Amino acid sequence: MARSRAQLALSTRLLNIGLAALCRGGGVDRAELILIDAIRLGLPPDVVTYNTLLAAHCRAAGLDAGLAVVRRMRDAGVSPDAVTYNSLIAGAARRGLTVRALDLFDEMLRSGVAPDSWSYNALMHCLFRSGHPEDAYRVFADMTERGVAPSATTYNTLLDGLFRAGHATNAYRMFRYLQRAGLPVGIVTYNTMINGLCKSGKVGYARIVLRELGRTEHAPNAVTYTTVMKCCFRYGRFDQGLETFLSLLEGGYISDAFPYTTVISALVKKGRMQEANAYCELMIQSGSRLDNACYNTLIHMRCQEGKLDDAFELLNMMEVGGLESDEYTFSILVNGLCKMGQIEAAEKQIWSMEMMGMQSNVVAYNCLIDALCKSHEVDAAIKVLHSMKLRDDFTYTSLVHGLCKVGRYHMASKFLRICLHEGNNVLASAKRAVISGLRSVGFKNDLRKVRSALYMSRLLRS
DNA sequence: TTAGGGTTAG
Repeated sequence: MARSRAQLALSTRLLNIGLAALCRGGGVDRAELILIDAIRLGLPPDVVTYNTLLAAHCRAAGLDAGLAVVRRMRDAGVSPDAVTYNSLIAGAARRGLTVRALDLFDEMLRSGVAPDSWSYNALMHCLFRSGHPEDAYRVFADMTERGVAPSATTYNTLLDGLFRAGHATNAYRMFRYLQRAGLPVGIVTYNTMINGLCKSGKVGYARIVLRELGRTEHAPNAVTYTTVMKCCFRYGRFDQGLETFLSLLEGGYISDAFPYTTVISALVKKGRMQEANAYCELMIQSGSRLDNACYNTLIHMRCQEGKLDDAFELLNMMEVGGLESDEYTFSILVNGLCKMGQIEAAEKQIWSMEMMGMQSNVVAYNCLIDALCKSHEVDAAIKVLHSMKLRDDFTYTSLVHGLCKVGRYHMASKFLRICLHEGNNVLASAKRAVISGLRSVGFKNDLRKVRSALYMSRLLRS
């Protein structure tokens, strides 16, 4: 008996609910098989069906997998809607593909699909995270001009973006404005504020906001506590940080690997390897999905223990599990190899990183420079420095210290001046080493030049 | 569908 249109629509709705549940549980392949069966039974998939699959594919395999779903939906005569584009833009954002996110937004406008607040939020988020705050502000302006109402997410994204762009004070003012104007301020807003204030060094303000949160109806969650914990570790309140972690653990509030990775890396930094290992076990037992950050934390721990074979075994496990090593992985391995005196192997890691087309990884290079300097191979270190696309304070601190240690004060003063000229800086101890070295050998001309460069850089910074 | 975790210098 033929089914009525209403019956078909109902069946499609049920199908969509089932597919969404499967996709949530990570069963995209199973969802695809069910869709094939449904089509065979004469059940027509609609835009929601495809959007559900698209979001899951995008999350699991990336943007191109999402675009493949768009082609399939077009072939089936189903037109993409705003949700389709929003998922694609979010998929591009997740993998840092800013230009593609912008292209998708343009395509959306060209095809006559009106962007909603989610489209704007996703695009703003992407632009802030990739370091383009000015473009993100323009997107916000465009959104208001087109009469799309900002949502709570919009404000939270703006606050986070202001912090990322280094405008902590403006973020704080905006937060107060949102409160005064009765605009949505929720737990995500509080967490964004506490995190941003901590990271920008405004711990006092972070404390004020945290206390305020305690007086609201919003319950602090695991994100709040992980943020506070990290802040404690950052500012030397180790025991308080550990206590925060233990209260999360004992209360059964941990639902993912974030608190574990935070506490493990703090313990490793302190050299408390036994406890770090114990929490690693707990993290693995908890059944939380282990992502790059987890593996990197574990690899770093093994490196610090001097167990390089175990570290590479973990790298292998990570890759077999479908994860790709990232810039952190490489820096950790290069550092581990250097610290074990295997400089040649470290150089090989850097080459393979370059071969992979990974963007210039300053930290990995810095580790190599530091190791070369510590083994008195300063000329090799200088060569590495020249091959770097980007240099920072760490680069120059290591080199300047290294040059001073071998008594090459003229060269050290030259690199110190280059560093200041580039807008970088070195640790005070490195400056002292150069000045006292130049004094000891009587290089008055260099001493004068360094002092004037230091004076100029202080002026420019203030 | 916005918030939290992972690497380097003294």
